[in-house]
Amino acid sequence: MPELPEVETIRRGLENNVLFKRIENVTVGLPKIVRGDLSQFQAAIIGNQFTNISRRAKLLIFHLKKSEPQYLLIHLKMTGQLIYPTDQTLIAGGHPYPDFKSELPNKYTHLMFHFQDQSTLFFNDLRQFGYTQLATTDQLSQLVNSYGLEPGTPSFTWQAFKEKIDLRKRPVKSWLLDQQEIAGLGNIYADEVCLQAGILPNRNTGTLNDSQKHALYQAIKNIISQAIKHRGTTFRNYADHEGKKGGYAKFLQVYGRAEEKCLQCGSIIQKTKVAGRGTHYCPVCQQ
DNA sequence: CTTCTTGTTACTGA
DNA sequence: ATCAGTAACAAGAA
Repeated sequence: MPELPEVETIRRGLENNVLFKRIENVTVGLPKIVRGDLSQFQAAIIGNQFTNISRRAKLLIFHLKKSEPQYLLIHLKMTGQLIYPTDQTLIAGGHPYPDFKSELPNKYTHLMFHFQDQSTLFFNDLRQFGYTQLATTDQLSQLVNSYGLEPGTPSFTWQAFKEKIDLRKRPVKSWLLDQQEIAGLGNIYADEVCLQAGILPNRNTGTLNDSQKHALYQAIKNIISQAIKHRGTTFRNYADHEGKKGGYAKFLQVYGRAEEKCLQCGSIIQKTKVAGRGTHYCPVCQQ
């Protein structure tokens, strides 16, 4: 599922490919994937251009040349993909988009942006939870401000982290997954962060000492930067803008490894439910 | 057939 | 106010 590193990988890929191309047309195959008025959406997009792509948490922000609305937001939720084929032979050769048919468009393609140079950006979503939405400058700033600390930015300091975590008393994993606390972590990286920090996911944040809090802070920084470096994790159906899988899956230490041996101590990795999510942990390395 | 998968929001109840 | 739990969304894998 696309979490921060996967969304960032897509952002970087698209940034190098779709900016400043006139959008000749947009095809909406599944209207509910467009939030708000459909004809207003089409009117705002057709003839427009993307001038920049930014990201906040797992939300992609496409900056439009014509304003207002100035922005197009895209959230991929659990199974959304944004694919911009750059090498036709990749598709002709049946490149396996994870869990999907290799043809584009396919049955999961719900939105297409057709550019002036005949290229197309495909928005696929198996489970149809993803969405796109226009936003004005005011709406965007309101949304951006509602998110928590953004790992990988200069504002993600130990001091800011400590100030936030000190205010809360709740299970660590639940806190990590809360987008208003830390922006961008999802189920996979939350488990990985807890292992690297040596903290049990169901530990209450109120029981952690400063050293343990700092271990969490450092683990978030390490894991997010490593995962971005390896272009994200493909566990099921994540694919980047070219339809390629992420390379971080082979570095996962606990997620998806229930009943297997801990890579550090050899204990059996346990699986339970924390914050309503499947949660993996090492009973020895984590306390 | 059942259960599990998960990002986010809405809702309920403690 | 804070937070836990659950349902909802939807489709597929096991």
